[in-house]
Amino acid sequence: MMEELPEDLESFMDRVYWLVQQIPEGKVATYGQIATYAGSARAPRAVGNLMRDSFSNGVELPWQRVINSTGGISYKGDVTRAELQRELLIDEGISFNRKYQCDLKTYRWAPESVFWMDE
DNA sequence: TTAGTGACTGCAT
DNA sequence: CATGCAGCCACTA
Repeated sequence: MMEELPEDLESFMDRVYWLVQQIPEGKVATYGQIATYAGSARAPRAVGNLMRDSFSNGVELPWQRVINSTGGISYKGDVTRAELQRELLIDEGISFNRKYQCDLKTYRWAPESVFWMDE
């Protein structure tokens, strides 16, 4: 599995991308989690921006596994993408309730060892 | 170099 | 339970 964050990941963006790629199928992580693991606990919004850009730029990344802190899918206007995201996650075995939220206690990705939590 | 932007978050109403 | 909102921050033009 995962041991530690590679040192050659210079930028916050590189670390975010690497981390998201570590999320296994059927699991999810919150923007806050990724931001924290990447070294900037207060930059969940930046993570969201990166996920949006990676999606629109067609970057190979399991962006669908990054959701918000309530277990729901953020969309801010892009409803089409949000529905696609939900379908992709359902295909991975994740179930959603009537409010379109999944149970983080069940699906949240819990890396064995985390590092770079300098904040 | 600086200002604008937003797939966030937690706390207050 | 549902809004509202201020704080925060990396990226981009």
